[in-house]
Amino acid sequence: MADDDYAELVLTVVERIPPGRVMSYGAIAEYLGRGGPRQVGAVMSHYGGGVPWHRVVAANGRLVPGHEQEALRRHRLEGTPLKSDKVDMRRAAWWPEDDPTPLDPSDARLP
DNA sequence: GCTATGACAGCTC
DNA sequence: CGAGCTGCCATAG
Repeated sequence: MADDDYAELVLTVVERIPPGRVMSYGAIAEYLGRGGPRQVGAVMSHYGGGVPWHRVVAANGRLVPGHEQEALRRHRLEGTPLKSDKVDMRRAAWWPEDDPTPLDPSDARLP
């Protein structure tokens, strides 16, 4: 299989991530069912332009290395649940199957 | 074919 | 909450 196809798959998934939500490298790799977090990261580093790369974070909520300020700024604008300089994965984690459900009504975000 | 590397993940201290 | 280690997957030298 062409690695380019893999890259496009990754980028496609990233584009589907709604504002205010994020997906971890591992989640994307798991969703695609192939490769691993490192592979997803490699694709993002090379073909990450043109997609909401800031919505792709590490499993622990760590923002993209080298672009933390930029990503953080965008997340603030989108209203992504943040935890200091990290993303609150507990609330921001998103999955393709999960529909456009923003956030659980009963779990309204707390400051 | 082995070693080094990397936008990672999970665990332990 | 930071620092260190091990595990995983693919690519490059």
